[in-house]
Amino acid sequence: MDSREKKHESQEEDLPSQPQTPPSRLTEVTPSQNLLQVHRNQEAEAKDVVVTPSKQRRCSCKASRCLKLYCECFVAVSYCNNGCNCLNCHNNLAYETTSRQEAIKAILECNPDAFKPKISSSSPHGINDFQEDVRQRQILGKHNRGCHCKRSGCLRKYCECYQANIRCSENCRCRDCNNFEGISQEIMQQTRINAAVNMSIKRKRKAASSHSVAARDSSAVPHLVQNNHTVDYVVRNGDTCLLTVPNNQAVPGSTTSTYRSSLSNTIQLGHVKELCSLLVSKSVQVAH
DNA sequence: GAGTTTGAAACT
DNA sequence: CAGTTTCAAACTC
Ligand SMILES: [Zn+2]
Ligand SMILES: [Zn+2]
Ligand SMILES: [Zn+2]
Ligand SMILES: [Zn+2]
Ligand SMILES: [Zn+2]
Ligand SMILES: [Zn+2]
Repeated sequence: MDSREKKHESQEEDLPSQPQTPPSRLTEVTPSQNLLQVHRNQEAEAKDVVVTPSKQRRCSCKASRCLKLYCECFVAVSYCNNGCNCLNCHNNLAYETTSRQEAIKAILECNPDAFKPKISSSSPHGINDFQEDVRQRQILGKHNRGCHCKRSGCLRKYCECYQANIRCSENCRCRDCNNFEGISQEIMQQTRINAAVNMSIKRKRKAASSHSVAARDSSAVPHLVQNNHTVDYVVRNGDTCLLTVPNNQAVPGSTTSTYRSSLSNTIQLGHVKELCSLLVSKSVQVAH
């Protein structure tokens, strides 16, 4: 049991306010002298010292050293930051020359597109009024590599398409996909569908485990809407909604805490009926 | 917070 | 390419 690397939470080494802070873009830092084999991140603050100025990533890697594509920060080509909870992180300036660059190089060798964004916004050709209008509705774009979901129905954040708030495309090879075009993706609808999916999954799992091996493969996830048909599942009054909502959509009344707060958002039967009819009418329109 | 589920990434 | 393992996030309780 070598005391090789543990996390030193107690020791907090405040960055001694680097005297050199080039106001320019990337900060070129001299080979850091502090060879402290830190395992907690205390690199760049929220200041402008990060590699990629985009939004702050938050990883919690434990075994990858934040040097594989598992790491959200690394895959975004940005250093880990104070918000990360990673362990034994090498995705920072201190390891830039020692291991980070090599890792990047190796990965690029296998897949030159590894660090390219996986979501391409849908405006390849000159977008004009039409497409632009559609685009304003957000939600369009393609997952370049597609998802391969099997049990999530592509309606949970396990699915990268759903997570990115886009519909599945032909690049995807998902099974029992419910993240298809034809339904307006307003929050309420997605929310409602999610509730149904969640409960459906729950029930099927319970039944499957409690009984036997049967009822496993075929359909843990129901097909929710068939073009101009009604919905074939039931949301009872009082059923709880788990409110999984794709990114960049605001959830009214949901806080970032735990989903316990979301649990209070119960679906009311009246609303459901309303939404169902709305849903059907819209799907008919689109089916045209 | 601990434990489970999920699918991308990595590996064979 | 397919099957398996590893991994970290999403999710559940
Ligand atoms: Zn990481
Ligand atoms: Zn990180
Ligand atoms: Zn890290
Ligand atoms: Zn999917
Ligand atoms: Zn997909
Ligand atoms: Zn799908």
